Amino acid sequence: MAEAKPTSGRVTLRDVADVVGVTPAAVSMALRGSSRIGKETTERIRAAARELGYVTNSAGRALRAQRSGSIALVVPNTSQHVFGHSYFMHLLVGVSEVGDSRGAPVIISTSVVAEHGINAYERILRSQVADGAIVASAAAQDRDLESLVASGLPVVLIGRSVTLPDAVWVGVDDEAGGELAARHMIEQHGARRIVHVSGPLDHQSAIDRLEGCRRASAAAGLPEPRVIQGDFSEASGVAAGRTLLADGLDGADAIVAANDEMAYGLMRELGAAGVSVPDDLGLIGYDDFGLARVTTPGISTIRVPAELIGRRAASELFGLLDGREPAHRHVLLPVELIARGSCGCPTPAQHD
Amino acid sequence: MAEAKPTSGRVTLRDVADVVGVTPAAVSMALRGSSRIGKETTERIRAAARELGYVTNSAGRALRAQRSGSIALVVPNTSQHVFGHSYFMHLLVGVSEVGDSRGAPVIISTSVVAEHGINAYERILRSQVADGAIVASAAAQDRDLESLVASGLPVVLIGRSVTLPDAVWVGVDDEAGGELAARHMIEQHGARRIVHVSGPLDHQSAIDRLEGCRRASAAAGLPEPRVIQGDFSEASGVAAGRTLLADGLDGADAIVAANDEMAYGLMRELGAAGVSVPDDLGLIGYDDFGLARVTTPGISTIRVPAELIGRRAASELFGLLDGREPAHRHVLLPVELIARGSCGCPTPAQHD
DNA sequence: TCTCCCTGCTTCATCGTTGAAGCAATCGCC
DNA sequence: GGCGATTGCTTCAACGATGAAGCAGGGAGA
Repeated sequence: MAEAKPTSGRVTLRDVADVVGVTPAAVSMALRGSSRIGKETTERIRAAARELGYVTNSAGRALRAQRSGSIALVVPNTSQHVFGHSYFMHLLVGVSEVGDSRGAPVIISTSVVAEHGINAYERILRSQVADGAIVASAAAQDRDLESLVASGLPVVLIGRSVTLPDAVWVGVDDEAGGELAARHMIEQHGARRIVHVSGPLDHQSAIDRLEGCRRASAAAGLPEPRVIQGDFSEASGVAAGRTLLADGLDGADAIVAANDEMAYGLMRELGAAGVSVPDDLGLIGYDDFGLARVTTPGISTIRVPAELIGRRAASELFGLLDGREPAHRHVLLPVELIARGSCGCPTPAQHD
Repeated sequence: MAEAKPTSGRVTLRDVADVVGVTPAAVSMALRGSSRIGKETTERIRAAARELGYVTNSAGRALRAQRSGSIALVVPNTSQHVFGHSYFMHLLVGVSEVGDSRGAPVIISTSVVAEHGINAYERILRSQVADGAIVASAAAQDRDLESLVASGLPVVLIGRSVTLPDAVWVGVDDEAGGELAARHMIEQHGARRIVHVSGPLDHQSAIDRLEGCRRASAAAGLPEPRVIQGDFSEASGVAAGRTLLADGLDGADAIVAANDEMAYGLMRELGAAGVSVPDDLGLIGYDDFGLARVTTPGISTIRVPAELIGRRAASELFGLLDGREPAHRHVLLPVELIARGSCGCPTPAQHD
């Protein structure tokens, strides 16, 4: 059949209306299935709309409805080295899955440039480009974020926030994760002297993972773990390895790294110096976004369900947009230990 | 100073106008820097706008201007196993970098659901959610894509398209890449019997990489390489390895895999069977999106500049949107060989 | 002194969509 | 057969922004 689709030139309600011989309002109502439009007319309108390739103009609808129907995923690019690509990717997959299911376009914003005294977070919401935002901010303290949350606009934060108790956030139980990691090294592998290579300590995840690690040590009656601060990058893992080698291991028998990238850097650096993981030193990482599975040995790690976080955050956001006050403003998802070779556990089957 | 920012409730031109005592039109003109508005009035308007936290409503502007100012990055989710996460991620980074620099929000669309006879690609453009789209479609033949390109809407394709000669696309020279990979194995490592583990052969990249591999073999006077078809997934690499082991290597001395994930699957499967890479068999992959660097041995590979592709595609798209006909509708970016351990080359320094 | 032009704003119209209210014609009911 | 209710559409207005055109008042030039 001849689909007389106009190859260019927008098709509006008016065009469809003219073809059918009714008014734009009638077309609008018919397409939304109003009972006030006759059955036969509705059919003719639907047919004409299909024929012409009519698609609702989002600007017109947004203007009228006072909502765009989109949501934004905001990742300040200042934190690109902190939020690894894979984390963001998993998050995005989760968010866009929920967005798609609701027919809501997902807008990615990495720009953080403030303009006329308004930061990028607020700009995107106030301009109504998006109705709500999911913000993955790295810093535990972020002035812009504070003002955004204070403004009352619909925002869901990724990651636990101590400084913004009123904010809705979805995170992972990093204290439990840190504790789980350290306890595994202590209980399963008899570690007595733990070194913790932390993330940047102005980052809540880094703080919590360290805290968990401390708690496990204390619970086992061990001394405070030695802490070497990194920044979540592989390079900082390498640097930590170098520091460790320079200072001497001093009886250390296990390393708990605050993420896998640093663990990987450590492993390479130690390996190059002839210190074998796990034979000479057990190692456990954190995240399991892909890297940990493919190294040799595989890096034992605490799995962060990033895609689930994304899905959950998006759900919470839609809840806010629908006017439902969330039952719990704070969601802490559980983590899971994935044992691979680096801690000393036997290498598991391949499909891990 | 008291920033009397209204915490909720939209601020419109009218609100600013009322404060200053002028009309909305005057405010609009002043903010855009029109010379028709007095200097002193302009100042007062700007001050008031800042004070009130005014941000242009994107729906209003889009409706008036007949353009949303956004661009879309479309990735059919049917192809998620084909387009690995990392590829998409690099693409996105490149696209959003250019988008940000132009102040254009980037919309991610993974939904491909057709509705009322209109596919998701066209829907997003015709609805004016985005002014143009960058489409990363997997299949060499995609009916929806054909109709989209035929519609003349501003679209840039990722990857060479043979079937759509009129489309604007940005890709990588995969034939050259495939040839480069095979030639390296032949010339540097004396390979005489090459096995090519291809991608899905309804995918242009897969076709081209295979073709390049064939060309190098022919040029060296070698017989046609044996081809085992995979689907770009690690699992299909494992399967290919299994096939190879079951059939017997039959004198094969090098494997050219069409991507790194399959190469990794192969390497693991062969390794588990006691066949060492590179000692028993040289291996080279393709992509270098992250995986190849961290395995042991590292996978030698053909680097695809995905971020650059994203940047370039976005630039081309903005060119189309600005009405500039592109100087060259087809962009083929060069690839680069990255030698690591898997082909038999000495392991390079760590920072590769 | 009259006209023309500039300056600096206002008024107007429009982009596309959609709820509300309006208004004929038809129907059901007593 | 008359009256209210229902059906099926129309007209109207508004969402917010912004070019175009309009229109006062003042200054310059002839």
